Order: sequence, then structure tokens, then C-alpha cells
Amino acid sequence: MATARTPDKRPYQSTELRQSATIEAVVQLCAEQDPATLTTARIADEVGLSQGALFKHFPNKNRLWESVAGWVSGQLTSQVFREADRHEQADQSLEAMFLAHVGFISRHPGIPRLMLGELQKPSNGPAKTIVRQTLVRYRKKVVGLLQLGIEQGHIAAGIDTEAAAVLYLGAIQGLVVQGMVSGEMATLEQTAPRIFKLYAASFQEIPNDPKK
Amino acid sequence: MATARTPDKRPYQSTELRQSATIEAVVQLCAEQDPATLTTARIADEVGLSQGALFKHFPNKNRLWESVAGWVSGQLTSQVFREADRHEQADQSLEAMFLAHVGFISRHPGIPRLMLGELQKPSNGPAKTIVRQTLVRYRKKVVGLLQLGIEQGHIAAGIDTEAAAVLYLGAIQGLVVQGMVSGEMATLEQTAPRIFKLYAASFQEIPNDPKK
DNA sequence: GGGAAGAAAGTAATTAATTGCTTTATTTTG
DNA sequence: CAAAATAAAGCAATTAATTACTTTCTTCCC
Repeated sequence: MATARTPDKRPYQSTELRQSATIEAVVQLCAEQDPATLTTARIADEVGLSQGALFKHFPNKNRLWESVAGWVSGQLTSQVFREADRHEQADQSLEAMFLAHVGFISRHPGIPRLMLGELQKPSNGPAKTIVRQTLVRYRKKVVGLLQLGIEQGHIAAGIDTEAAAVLYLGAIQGLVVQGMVSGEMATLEQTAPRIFKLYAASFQEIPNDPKK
Repeated sequence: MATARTPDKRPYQSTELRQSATIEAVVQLCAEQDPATLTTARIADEVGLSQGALFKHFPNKNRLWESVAGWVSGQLTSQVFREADRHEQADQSLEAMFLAHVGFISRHPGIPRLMLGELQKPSNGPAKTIVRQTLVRYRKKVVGLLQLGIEQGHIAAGIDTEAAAVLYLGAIQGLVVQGMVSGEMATLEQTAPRIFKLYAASFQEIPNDPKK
């Protein structure tokens, strides 16, 4: 008798599709809610399922968080690193990475909350490990680019590359926190170039050589 | 018959003393536990009270968090700003602030978790407002010092002071996140000078004037 | 001063609500 | 109709807050 209540949405979907839809729903929800307070009921509601149905696609909540962390790590790494590989000069790669990273966050405002929330957990669960390894890999990439830039002669030779990598990630962090304080995550991309320009000034090869 | 079990501790204490003891216990606990998972029972246990007794001194949990946020704000502001006022040159003030801030965090490793945790909450409760206002005031202080430094001739004139203030806070953020990733909050003070040196290079007045 | 009177501070037990997760029942599909 | 997927109800555990009651400290009056 009663036909489908949501006509355009197929009521039954494969576990694979439900999983990716759930992960994206979590990322979406984190943009407006503290991840720690996210209940399975709220998540299920966002996907369009009942709370119990969620556990047909994920064995438990922890595994769901693990999947979310994996998705974030993969997306962030691929999108940012890809942008870096499109340039020859290391300093240009760094700038492209920076802007791509900020853009990614701007498109998914919940991700800083997600990653910071994981890092805050004292227990070394799988999700936290994924986030940590992602950051470690990211920092190594930055250090590598800085050293390449030194070899290319575009970055000052005597620079503290480890510190510069920390400051690089810190610049993004500061931008994000500033966005959280002001409540406007939308204007991030607007401010990002100004921050990077200043950051780059800290290791720029000073063209004070008036040999000619 | 049985005398006091803890001889040197008076069993009954004033609400005022219990309040400050509770606040410090929370700050202490945040160093090893996610603030969101802190229960009133755990806090009461740390203070040495029963769970119910806590509500003799705080009307509810929210007000307790509000008090904690106020304490953190006051301590951070007074300790860091005091250090800044001990120098004449603005660039020296900035460095002293930076190191004092890192030292304060190093002494209370739970505070970044506390502040970030509050900022992550979407609701604009009193505690979040306190944290936000503290950061806003902090940033204005940094901007003011940067402008003073420009007037004094120790900081490059054409600098983007707003961006430099964001990068200043970002440098601390990056240091903290780096500490959380590596799990060692103790080595913060050791790395801090390297980060600040690099940061300062981004706006240093370039002594490229070989007039003599 | 000393001793009731009462305020303040403590405990243990209980409450209502919420949580992650499980189980039962219903519906849809091939 | 049977298998598979979903929805709904239920469960054990945990939470902040309240209760009823006891113990300690303070105060005030004769």
C-alpha cells in the first residue's frame, strides 16, 4: 500500500556505499559539532538511517572513527602532495601545498576539529596513530622540500629546516585557530596568502648580493 | 576513637579553598586526559571528595568549567604580559612573551587541550567566550608590540602586522601540536628559541645598509 | 568562657537521562 | 516465498545532579 516515503532515494544500498556516505556525513557533522559529542544516533540520522542500522556497516563506533581518520588522511595527503608535485621550484611547491591545505580545510571545516580531537586523546588508538603518522609524513615532506630549495638556491642555506617545518604547520594551525575564534572559516583562503608570504620571508634567500 | 585518617588535612574546608583546589585538579587532570571525558567523579576523587560533595562548591559542571577557563585566562595573561613589560624594545618583549608562554604551557601541559577543547565546542557558552576573548586580547597585544617595534626601528616597516600576529600564535600552536604528536611536552622549552628565531627572521629589519 | 543552635561541608545512595550496542520484528527485493 | 536489509524496541553501563542524612565548624547569648 504505502509506497516509499523517500521516492528518489533507493532504500537499500550496498555496505560500500553506506560506508562512504557515513564517513562523509561524519566529516560534515564535525563542521558544526564537537566530534566527542557525536552520537551514533545523530550520525545515522544524517545518513538517513536508524541508529541500529549503522552497525550493519561498521562493527562498532571505534572502527567507524578509524575509517574516518583513514579517509581524512588519504584525502589530505593526496590532494596536498599532488599540488606540490606540479612545480619544479621547491619554494613554489611549498606555497602550493600551503594553499591547497588551507583550501581543503576550508572545504571541510570539521577536519581540524577531527584531527585535533584525535590528538587530544591520550590513548594510542588506531585513529590517533593514523593522524599522527599523517602529520609526521607531512612534516618530512616539508623538510625535504626545504632542503631541495636550499640545493636549488631559492632558500637560504643556513636555515633550521626542522624548525621551519614546525613553523609551516604552525602557520596553518594559527590560521585555523584564528578562524575558530572569529567563527568564520570561510575567509581562511582569503587570509592564507598573506600568512604564507610572511612565513616565506623567514627563510627567503636575501638578494643582497649586488655583485653586478 | 579512630583519629583523623589524614592528620595534616582538616577534613572540612571552606568553599573558597575547595574551589581553587578543584580548579587546579582539573588543570592537572587535563594533562593526562581528554577534558571532554572528565567526569565529576574523577575530579572529586582527585580533590579527595565524594562526587556529590563537589556540588556543594559549584552549582553545576558548566560553572566549574567556567571557573577553570577564568583561571587559565588570568594566569596566562598575567604571567605572559608581565614578562613582556620587562623590556623596552618591542622585539625583545615579543621574544620574552613567546618563551614565557611556552614555559607556562610546559608547566601546565593540559592547558592547550583545555583551550582547544573549548574552542571546538560550537555552542557559545561562557567558558568558550572567555577563551576567545583571551586570544583576541593576546593578538591585539602582539599587534601593538609589532607596531611599537616599527616605530622603534627594530622591525621592518612594511610588515603585515595582522598576519604576523596570527603567525606568532601559530608558531606556538605548531610547537604544541608537535609536542602532542611526539608525545613529549617536556622538550617544548628546548625547541622554542629555535622556532622564535626563525619567526623573528620574517620581520627583522634587514641590516643591509652598508653605508659605512 | 561554655554550651546550645544553626550554618557549612561532608558522605552514600538514588535519580533521570543518555550512551553504545544488541536483539527482535518488519519490510523490501529477486 | 525466502533471503537480505531495515526499523524499532530493549539492555547494561555511565553520566550529572539530587536527596536524605551525618559530621564539623562558627556564632551568639547568658
